[in-house]
Amino acid sequence: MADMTSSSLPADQEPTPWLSEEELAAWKAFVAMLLAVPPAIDAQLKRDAGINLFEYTIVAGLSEMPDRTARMAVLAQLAAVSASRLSHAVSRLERQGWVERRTHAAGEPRSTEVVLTDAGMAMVTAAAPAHVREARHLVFDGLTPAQVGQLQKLCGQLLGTAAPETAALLERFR
Amino acid sequence: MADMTSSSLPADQEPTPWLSEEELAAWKAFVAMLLAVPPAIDAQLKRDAGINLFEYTIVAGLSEMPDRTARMAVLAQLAAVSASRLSHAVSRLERQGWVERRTHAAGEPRSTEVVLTDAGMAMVTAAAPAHVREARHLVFDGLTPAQVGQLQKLCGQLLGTAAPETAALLERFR
DNA sequence: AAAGATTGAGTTGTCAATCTTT
DNA sequence: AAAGATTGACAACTCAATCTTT
Repeated sequence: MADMTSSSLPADQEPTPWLSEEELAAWKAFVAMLLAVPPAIDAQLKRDAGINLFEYTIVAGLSEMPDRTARMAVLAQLAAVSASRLSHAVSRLERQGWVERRTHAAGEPRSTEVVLTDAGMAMVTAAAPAHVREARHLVFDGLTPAQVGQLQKLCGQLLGTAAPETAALLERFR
Repeated sequence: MADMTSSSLPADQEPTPWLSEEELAAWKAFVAMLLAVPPAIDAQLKRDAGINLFEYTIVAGLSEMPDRTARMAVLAQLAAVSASRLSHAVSRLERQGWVERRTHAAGEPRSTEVVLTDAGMAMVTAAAPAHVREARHLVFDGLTPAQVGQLQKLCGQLLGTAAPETAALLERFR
């Protein structure tokens, strides 16, 4: 793997700190997990509810908000995605009649608000049980309670670097 | 979130076992991490080396193989992806001159073998340092050695469900 | 017919440019 | 000009259908 263990003095700006054997093994497992798990979750949701994990996260997030409403920026932080990716996804959900955009909403003139429709609420409610079953199957059935705690802590820390605002949000509403 | 905590007796086939509070918190953090981290890794690799994480995994995997060669099926298991996704990616890498396909190879007549070219080897070698730095930044800098162990174990178990062959492969070559 | 792999069409994501409001 | 959000072009992924070899 262009040997990520030994240090053969690369002609680099920083003398790169290579990965230890433990770190390399963890990295390989982590990357494989990143490649394998999302498609598995997506496949279940797509099959059973016609949406992907990201879209589910949006509507599920909205379902927990006061008035089932949130600003685009808040949703983007909740899901830890770019504004662009969110905008495209919301357009899709809007086409299905599951959410509605409200521009120039009172109080926050510059922003766009997104509202979960009744149809959208019905969709999440219907989708939730099978989604939870998949979450159990893919993750929780194989973990001890202690490992569940480790998982949360680890993911929280990774988010602290990759998406600090999201990490803070999750921390706050826990 | 279509309340994933309480059980309001859904009219479902199985009486769905809902998530506990701890599980729900872990799930939210996990999903946010799945949405946030891959784009961060992809962005670095794309910027610095012109490939994404999946493609990097392929060429890095090949660089560790005898003769820098592996069958499509083996690569698909290593990276935990579908044959289709792999085939498309290999086509892209082939267009760049980083790998070559060898059909009807000796010994394994039915399969296709993929070989990492010298240019491909040079590309991984050049890309590795910055990639390792990103791995450190996004993951290892924030974790204790014990947490690194937890991460490996956890990912291994998730792979055991989502991609059993991959889990076995990683276990074997550890 | 089964295993190994590829293809093409449709969908989703990314990146950079743009638009609007303050 | 900065914040909030959208757009369009391009790249990557998914799913189902297909092809080839045994």
